[in-house]
Amino acid sequence: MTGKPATIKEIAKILNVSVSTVSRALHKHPTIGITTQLKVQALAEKLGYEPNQNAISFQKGKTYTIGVIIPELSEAFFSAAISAIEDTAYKRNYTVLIAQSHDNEEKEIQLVEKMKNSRVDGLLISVAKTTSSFAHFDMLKRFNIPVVFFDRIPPLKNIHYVACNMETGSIEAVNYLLQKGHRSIGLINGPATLAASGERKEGYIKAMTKNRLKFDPSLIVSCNLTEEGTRAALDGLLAHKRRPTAIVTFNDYVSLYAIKHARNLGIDLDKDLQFVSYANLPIINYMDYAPVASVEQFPYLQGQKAADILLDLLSRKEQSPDGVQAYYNVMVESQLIENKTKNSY
Amino acid sequence: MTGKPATIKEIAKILNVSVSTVSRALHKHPTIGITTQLKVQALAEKLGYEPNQNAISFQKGKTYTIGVIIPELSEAFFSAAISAIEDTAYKRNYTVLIAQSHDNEEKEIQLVEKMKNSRVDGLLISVAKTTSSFAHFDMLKRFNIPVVFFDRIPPLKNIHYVACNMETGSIEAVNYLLQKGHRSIGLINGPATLAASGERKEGYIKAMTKNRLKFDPSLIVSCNLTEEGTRAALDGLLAHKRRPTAIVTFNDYVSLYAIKHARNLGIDLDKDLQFVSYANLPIINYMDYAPVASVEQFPYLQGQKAADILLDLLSRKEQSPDGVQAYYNVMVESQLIENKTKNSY
DNA sequence: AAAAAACAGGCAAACGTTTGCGTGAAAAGT
DNA sequence: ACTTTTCACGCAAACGTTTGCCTGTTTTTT
Repeated sequence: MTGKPATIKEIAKILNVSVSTVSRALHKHPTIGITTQLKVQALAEKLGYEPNQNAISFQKGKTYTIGVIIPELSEAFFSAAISAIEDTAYKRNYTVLIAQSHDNEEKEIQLVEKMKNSRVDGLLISVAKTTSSFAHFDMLKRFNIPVVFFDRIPPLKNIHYVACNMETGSIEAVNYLLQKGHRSIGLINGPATLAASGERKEGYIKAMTKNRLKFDPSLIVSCNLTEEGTRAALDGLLAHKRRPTAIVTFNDYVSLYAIKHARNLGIDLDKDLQFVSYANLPIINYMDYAPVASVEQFPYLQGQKAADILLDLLSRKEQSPDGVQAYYNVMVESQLIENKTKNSY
Repeated sequence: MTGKPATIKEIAKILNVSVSTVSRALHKHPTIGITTQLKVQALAEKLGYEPNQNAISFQKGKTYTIGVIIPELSEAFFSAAISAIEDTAYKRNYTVLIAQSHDNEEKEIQLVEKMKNSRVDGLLISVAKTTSSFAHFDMLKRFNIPVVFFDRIPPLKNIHYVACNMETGSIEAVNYLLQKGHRSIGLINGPATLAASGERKEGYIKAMTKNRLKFDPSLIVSCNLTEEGTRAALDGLLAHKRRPTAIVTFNDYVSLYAIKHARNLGIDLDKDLQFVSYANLPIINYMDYAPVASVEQFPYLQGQKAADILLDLLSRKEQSPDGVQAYYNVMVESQLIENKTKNSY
């Protein structure tokens, strides 16, 4: 009841037993007599004793903490992922240390270092866009700290990761539009430097060729994901000789920008131009003019799987501290979700 | 380069000096000769020595970690707040341990306990909706762990908190509508059990009476924040003898539900009915029919201030470990933001 | 040249807990 | 009644670091 937490030592002193006895009694170690066990437990209860997790971590060299480094906490995708990570960590009695890199490589490196020094048991990382060197990850490997990458995966081999397979969703997206009768389908993609752009493009091409359609590269335009950039991209497509009647966009926001612009141009979004995009943000369910469908990437699921893998790795490590046997490479399939809620309840 | 991190001991052994010398050398303690300092630092560098933060925490009884407990990580408001918290903690060299209560009191209690046991230096909490007992916070006080509450504040005195003053925003909201010529203004509020509902109602009433308008309690209806609830609430208001031409809603989502319903009823949202709401979610900037304005609560700012206060408390504590002098009660003023982006760039 | 001060560094305890090993005493076996 | 087990517990080291105090050497002071 004072100011300082009770310790095992105090209990030992009061009960005139050794600290080891107290420790074992609290762990219900069979070698401690039942009477002493009860005495110890009773006193511990009375004093409000709670083990100093910090001391235990230090002693065991294990913190029961996993670190999470992501680009941006406030992005819907990541906050959903983190929510999942925290949930699954909690279930397995782990705590979560978070930090955001703000897509800055240098900060990411610092954070990895810091996490290593605070002795997290393992790490979950979605790497920064700009990250181009990967020595900081090697270091973790050297110190035998398991890492699971998610969503943004560095181009390394022998790593664990869970990512989303954009191809399925992309193909679904294009197929969906083809089924609806569209024959000229544009793609407003993101910057070519982003891996995500590559995936979208590949899916698009694959879907076109699979359907034995002539694939026209000039129907693919890049944009910098800003509103102005989107407008320019859309203008480009609209001026195309085979003016597209449907457009796939890099993400929901691009679709929204494009839609706004299209409406200002007087285009009928029910008949003349339809959009399909990526992310499936809740927002599009509230809008009158929105992409007709969007590719869901299941951030919660991804976070969950990544955390599961990491925790699995950690428990394996406890049992056999030798090296890794195999690498987890999990792909969660993206999926096209139709935007049903247009003006209906 | 091996598997285990280098320690101060190893450096000491190699250099044939004592560990204390190494420790002091690395801290550039003046009592260590410059030559040894350099020797030590050089070797430390070479071995890739990094202090074991865990051991330091244990030794010092200080973890340089703050805990954050919030209801739901994936809610935009909270993820923005956490982002701010992490940013300011990072700047002051603190790390952040997070956990979500999912608005469950029991879990919240467990989390507080867990955070205490892992010896976080301080805690930032937004309490769960259901929390009705506050013994777990008292415990923190007994153990001299500073707590700063934010956004959701428990009804206790002698606590630190930062919250958002809804009144200013509410008054602004109503005034805004009055200025636009509306004379019958409805309020679709949240459940009466929520403190947030009370604040909105008070602001509404205050604004009405300040403008010498007869305040009609029947223009205030509650809803459970679901889409159906919102429809019912709106129907109620529309059937009112003094049918409102403007409505203030509990949050943006309620506005969106109401707007959707109103449009299905064929109401002209430019002329006959206008909405103002709370939250100012980015989403409303993308919509064709959206609240004309929304009360911003500045989650990032709130998180930032809360973290600042906590870190301040912690540094004070280092200097004078005696009790608290004063309690921080910070109110950030909410502010009505007009929704400008309707179909314009 | 003797005394005092400044310098450089070592010793050891402390933080709280876990755990391998050792050891008396009681119980069981013969 | 004597040896062997079993039982119940204590001892002490270890985890890595910090820090108050002590000690030996050098420099300064007078």
